[in-house]
Amino acid sequence: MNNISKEDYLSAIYKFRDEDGEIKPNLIAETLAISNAAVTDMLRKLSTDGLVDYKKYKGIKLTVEGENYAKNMVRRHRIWETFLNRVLGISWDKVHDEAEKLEHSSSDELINKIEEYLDFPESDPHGYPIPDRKGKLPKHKIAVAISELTKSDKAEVIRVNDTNQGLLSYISKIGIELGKVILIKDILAFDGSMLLTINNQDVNISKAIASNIFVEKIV
Amino acid sequence: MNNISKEDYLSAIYKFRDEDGEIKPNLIAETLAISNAAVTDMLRKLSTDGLVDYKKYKGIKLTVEGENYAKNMVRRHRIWETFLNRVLGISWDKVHDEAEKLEHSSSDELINKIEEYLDFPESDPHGYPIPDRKGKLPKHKIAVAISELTKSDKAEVIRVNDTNQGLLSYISKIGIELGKVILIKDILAFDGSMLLTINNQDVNISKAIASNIFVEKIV
DNA sequence: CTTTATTTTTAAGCATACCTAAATTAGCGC
DNA sequence: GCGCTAATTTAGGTATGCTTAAAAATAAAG
Repeated sequence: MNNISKEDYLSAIYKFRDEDGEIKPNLIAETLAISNAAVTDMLRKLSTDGLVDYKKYKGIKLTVEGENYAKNMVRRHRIWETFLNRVLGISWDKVHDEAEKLEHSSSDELINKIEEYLDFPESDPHGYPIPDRKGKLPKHKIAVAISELTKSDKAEVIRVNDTNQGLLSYISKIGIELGKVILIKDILAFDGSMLLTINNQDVNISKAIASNIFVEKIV
Repeated sequence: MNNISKEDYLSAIYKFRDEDGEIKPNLIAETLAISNAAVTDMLRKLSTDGLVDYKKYKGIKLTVEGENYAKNMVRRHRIWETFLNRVLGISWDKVHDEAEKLEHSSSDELINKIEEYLDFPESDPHGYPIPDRKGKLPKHKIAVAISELTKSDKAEVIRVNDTNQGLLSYISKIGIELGKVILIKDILAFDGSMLLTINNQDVNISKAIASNIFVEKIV
């Protein structure tokens, strides 16, 4: 049985559901770049499979089984990303796309072997936590977007949004990587763009970029 | 575009064609465990794609493009097998199935990176040669099946048929691996089964098994 | 609270990759 | 070369996962 599509739906739901764990078909359709009608179709199937709670025109939620499945996909994805980056030296802006394909083609045993080889990593190259074999997520630091900071704040980069390759390669280019310390020198009221110091150099980033880089404030 | 099926057809044709490079639909169907009708269907598509030369009721051949594609699939497969075995320590009877899935989900760039990491291996864990980036196969020893040997022959194991997991794990169990030297002590006329010495121990193998283990005679 | 806009679902249809059953062609013994 | 058997192709059909267009339900605006 080929589950690639189903796995993509579950991952999308898991990733983009709100605080109550709910998501609207529309958002799934956008995320997967398919029609709303296709989403309705698949939701009925996933519901029959017991992976989502679905009632017409009502909010969509993962069942416990669905959430476990999705979390396992996230685990596979992040372990592959970590492997590709650490072992093969593939840059953090390229690992996402490769992992996206590999995650559908690997047995749990294989993922476990890779995890072991990597000595049980707790986060992927973008700073996202990796669920363990039982689905438990490691405790991780509380992340704040740079855009939430104020003038003179000092902070350490701990996570970067991994969904946009262009963003990632741009971020690398200006010298930002996990663990780096930044200082907010100024915020432009006009458009919210920010002037930071990093590596003793001043760089200017737009608000949109600032809201995709997450940090931990240093007191 | 999803090419998994097409890739499986090309690999099967490449692997099981005869000395003239030809293969019959029937054999493809058996190999892929599907109906003859499905094969006819797909052959027409592969022909339109310019990957096989196909005319109704005539022999089937890969085109140059089809052969290159197939050889690249073999390359992916064998590099993955080598990686799984050497790096992750997965036994040779399990690498085939994992590689079968991974080979459809990896870019050429990824395969090249793995190849580099493995320092350009020339053969996979079962002794099959790995095509290089240009499709060139490394020169390898001339392999003879054990079943072709005669009494008192001495030989080194250099290749083992990798398509049957049960066979591989059985072979391991009796102590056979690549590089091991065997001695033919006796051949039973009744059923062609053979008595070998390996690791200073005598083992008896059926003719069927003997014909799936390939060696190089030691003079 | 009613009208309008948006979201979601239904309906009908398409491509892929398979299936079974029937028809056709090829290959072989004699 | 004839007849039988096996291989191959055609015909018709199925499940999956999409599509667009229309209908139905919900959400938003005044």
